Amino acid sequence: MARGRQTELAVLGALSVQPMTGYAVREEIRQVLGHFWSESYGQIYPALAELQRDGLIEAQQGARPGSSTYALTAAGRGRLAELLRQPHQPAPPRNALMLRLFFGRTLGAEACRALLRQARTEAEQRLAQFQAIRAELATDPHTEHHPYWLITISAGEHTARAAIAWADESLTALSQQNDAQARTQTPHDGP
Amino acid sequence: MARGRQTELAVLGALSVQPMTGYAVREEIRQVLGHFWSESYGQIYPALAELQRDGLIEAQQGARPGSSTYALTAAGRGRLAELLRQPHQPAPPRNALMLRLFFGRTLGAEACRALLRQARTEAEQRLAQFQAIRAELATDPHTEHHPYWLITISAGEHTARAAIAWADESLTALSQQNDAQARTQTPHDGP
DNA sequence: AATATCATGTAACATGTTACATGATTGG
DNA sequence: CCAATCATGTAACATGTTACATGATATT
Repeated sequence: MARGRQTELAVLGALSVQPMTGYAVREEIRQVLGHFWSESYGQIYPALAELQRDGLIEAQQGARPGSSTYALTAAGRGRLAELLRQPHQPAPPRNALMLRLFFGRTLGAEACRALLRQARTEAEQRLAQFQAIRAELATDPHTEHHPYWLITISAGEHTARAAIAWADESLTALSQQNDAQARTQTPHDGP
Repeated sequence: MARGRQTELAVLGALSVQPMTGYAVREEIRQVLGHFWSESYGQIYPALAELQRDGLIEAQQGARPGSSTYALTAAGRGRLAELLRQPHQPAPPRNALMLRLFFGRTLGAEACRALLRQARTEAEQRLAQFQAIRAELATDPHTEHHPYWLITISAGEHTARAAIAWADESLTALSQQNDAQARTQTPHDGP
């Protein structure tokens, strides 16, 4: 329970792709799972120590003195499968952007439009990143994983495209809102 | 800094809609912001105490003895505007579903399909909920907020529709994957 | 030689949930 | 009167990040 089953799952999962050092586990999670998962050193190293104590991973001779490469044991593979099968509860939502837009009346229409433009830009960058990852996959040797990795990449692409469409739609809606207010407040040239 | 600016923002924001008790703040956040924000009592009550100490909210006569209704002070309105303007860093991603699908090779194709079907059902339920909230908004008296609340509702709808499309697409992809494997492994009836 | 990267680990801090204790009021 | 809901608050626990300390190896 300590160190949370989620961290345990992420670390065992990383090691299931190939044996690696703690440092590499962190890099793997940051670069490969980075769009939908994260772990810090403060979680990873204690988790590795505990997993080793429990016989779920074993330290092999590291490439350098003072470093260890960890590999799953048979028990570790079993534990990974068990954790994967357990029901997952989605983390409580914490979307700082939505919180700001929800109180947009206090924030002001112009600031909201700026947030939406920024969100649109970030979504476009995410979309481009996912398409780059998709292209990179062609050169990756772990082909057994590809059908599943493509599913997560596709999720990122769908979400990013939805964010772009939503931002465009909302920017239009806010502009009309603003136009309507402007007409009401300063009726310089009514018909 | 203690109690985090995010909790402070959510509580001040809730009170900006109308004065209410701590209990009601929690209910407001759970029911109205529930799809993109959450706070627990353990956060809300200490935050209220601190906000009152700092003169950002004031306790009014509660509807019952022993209860207080909190309202924003002028300073509180200013602080809310200030917090809303501050840049938001997105919380580190923690998507348990994606983590499981990423290691789908270990989990197995059938279990992945079950996860995708479940995700699809949940996305459909979310979509229906957002549409219900949209309908309810017609009877809500705080019309000044509606343009902004509609933006967050729209975000939920776009995201839910994207999740449904992604799940359908991925279920198809996994079925084909499975068919291909089945043909390779048990070529009973080739042409 | 200096800088960047690889590598390990921890202590201090920050954040957040759950379960419990307590009691008033409302509605059936 | 009894159950549900309203209402406040906290202590124990769980989770998670950051900054630091330390040093090897690789790259320029």
